[in-house]
Amino acid sequence: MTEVRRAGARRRPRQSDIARMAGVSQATVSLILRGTPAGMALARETRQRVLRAAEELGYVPDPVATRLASASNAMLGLYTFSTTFPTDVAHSYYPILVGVEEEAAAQGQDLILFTGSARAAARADDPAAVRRVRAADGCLFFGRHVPEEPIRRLAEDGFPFVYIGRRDEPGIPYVGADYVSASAQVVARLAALGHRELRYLREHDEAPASADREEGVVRGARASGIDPSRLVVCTDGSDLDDLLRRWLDEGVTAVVVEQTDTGAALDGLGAAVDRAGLRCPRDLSLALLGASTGTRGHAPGGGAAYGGFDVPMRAMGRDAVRLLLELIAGAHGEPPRRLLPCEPVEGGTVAAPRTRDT
Amino acid sequence: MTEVRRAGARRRPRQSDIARMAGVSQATVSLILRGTPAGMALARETRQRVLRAAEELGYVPDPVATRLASASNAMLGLYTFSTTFPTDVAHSYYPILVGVEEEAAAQGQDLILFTGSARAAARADDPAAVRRVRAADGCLFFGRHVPEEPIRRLAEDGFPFVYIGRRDEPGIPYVGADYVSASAQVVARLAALGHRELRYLREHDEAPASADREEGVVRGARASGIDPSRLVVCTDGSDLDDLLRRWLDEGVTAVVVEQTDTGAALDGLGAAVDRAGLRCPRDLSLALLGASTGTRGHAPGGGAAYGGFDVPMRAMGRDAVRLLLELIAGAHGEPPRRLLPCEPVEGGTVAAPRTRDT
DNA sequence: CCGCCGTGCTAATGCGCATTAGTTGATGAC
DNA sequence: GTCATCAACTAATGCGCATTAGCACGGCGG
Repeated sequence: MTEVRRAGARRRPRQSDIARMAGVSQATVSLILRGTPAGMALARETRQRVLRAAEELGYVPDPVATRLASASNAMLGLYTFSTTFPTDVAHSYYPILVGVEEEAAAQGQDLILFTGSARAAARADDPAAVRRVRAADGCLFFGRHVPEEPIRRLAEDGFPFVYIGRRDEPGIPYVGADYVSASAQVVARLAALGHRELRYLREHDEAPASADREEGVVRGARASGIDPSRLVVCTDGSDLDDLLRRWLDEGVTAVVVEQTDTGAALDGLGAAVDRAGLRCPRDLSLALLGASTGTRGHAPGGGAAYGGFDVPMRAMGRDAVRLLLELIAGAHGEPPRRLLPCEPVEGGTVAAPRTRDT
Repeated sequence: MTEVRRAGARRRPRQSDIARMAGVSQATVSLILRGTPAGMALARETRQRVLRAAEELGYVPDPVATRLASASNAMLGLYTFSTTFPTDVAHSYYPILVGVEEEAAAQGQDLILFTGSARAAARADDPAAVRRVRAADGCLFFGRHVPEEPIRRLAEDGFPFVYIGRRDEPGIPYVGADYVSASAQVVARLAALGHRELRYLREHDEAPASADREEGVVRGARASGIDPSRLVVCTDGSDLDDLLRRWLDEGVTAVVVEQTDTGAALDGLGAAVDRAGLRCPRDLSLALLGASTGTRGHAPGGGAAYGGFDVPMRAMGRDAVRLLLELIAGAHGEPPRRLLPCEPVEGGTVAAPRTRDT
């Protein structure tokens, strides 16, 4: 077919168009527009001709071509393992996105959300698809679980990325939260209030975030002279009624729950508490390890806000962007790793235990 | 010792590597991997050699190069006029992002958030920067105000885009909400409850979204036999105390407020109502034109949820993505435009007016 | 024995830009 | 008058892939 463009539809201008218009070569245009030393050294008159032509044509560089020609394109990637922003998870991760977006925007960077790729990869069980992130200058990762192989390869190739959340694997740059200290502190507070028999409810699921909380809880218990032997309990979120009843029989006065992206443990326990007709903190103190500010967070049997600590997700997002930009800029040396402190939260679900006898 | 850095740091494989390994040309590799008719027609044995080599090398196509060569890379852009996701606005636009993200992910598309560009453009007052969106296959726009020029140019160039929100300019594809009908309905409901003297408080700021609400309110008033002459009032969010007092003197029993991204009118009025010690709906009915489900929405003097209607932001986001994909696929003809209905919301701030004498 | 038509593949080119190795003409040093 | 120097540019190449024109070869009809 004889391809005829619509009458007024000028093709988008390229450097060669500018070059022709200004009577120079495409290379010259590139040099001048990029403002390289070489470009600045050119004759003032030439530069102005080129700049004027560019202006007149409404030239804007093609970010894709720019990137291919191995420069940066001012785009950062955000890739998540586990479906990213689906409704039910939305609230728990949203602050990260906000932080990332905020800092990225402040730094003039655009953001590529690799959610389409991520979902496709998850469906097809194709871990290699992660490599699509190369479209960006660098990438942020998050999610409880990571397919190690493809990430390691990215690292080997020298592709800049930062993980949001602590990682065990050596050599991976990350920005995490100090769950260990924060969790220990929560337990210490409970102990100080007089709780001697308590439990930590976590999900079965293995992830550094869970492991850290557990370590912190155990450490906090030990420090307060509490026997950690029956402390840690795993759940998949079901059958919590029995568990709860048993705990009460054992004299448990406080339960510490981990907050995850699914919120299975928390939701399950909350429902069980409701069904048992208990009220917090009257009948039971409840502390949450990791609720994020302003999201969810209203406890069963009353609706008070959970006590525990907040994860500085937003700050993590911001820091991660900064680190990533440093990496992209070529800051070498040790892979940067950072742990942010978590803010303790005084919540209405935590109080001194009732005296055993009315 | 002078070790060799990263001995295993193979360069990321390209098609030419596969080609060498399989003893064919790069072109052949491309044909086969893309699964084109031509590729499928090749000798079965050759195909398998190539596929095996690709597998073995862990090949993944470079999206940037793909895009440069073929003008399609499964990425949609999202560009906003007015700072996008800044904290205070975050909640009011978040549902759009969710909807867009949701549908994009479902369609296997990645998302480029042009927030860095947008902010830079706003700061430098450089409307041409919008063109950066060309990095994507197509783009979604939203925001109350639009710089017309650059958008028109994109349209002229045949770049596919969809606006989220109704637009007056002809030829611009959009997905909007039917504010006119919804607003009229809100007024009709108030009238049916017995309100005869009411006001519509809008922001001074001109935008189709505001104009539509106003039109609906006026239309609704007329239909209910209410004189619209003193109905519409503009505000910049300040000095509302006087205004409120005057209204009460005039016998106003209900106020309708528009919801915008800044929320200036609503916040101002809410504060004034609080300061006047009024309670809704006891002393005054308050309807909100356009609160989004689950965000903000707790009225002054009591904390009931606002009555009014909801903007189906999420659905708009989803629809916009679908439309955009159709455009990209080359569906021609009339520029697609769609108006979604808004869901009426029964809120605690709307009730029948108190009898004048008690 | 020639032309013709597949089959199976490759060479060549372009996408839009960045970058490097020059080329050219003018100037100054000796 | 010769050569090094420098200013001001340009030619050429590559980034990794998609795409098209076309080549080599073999079989088949006439």
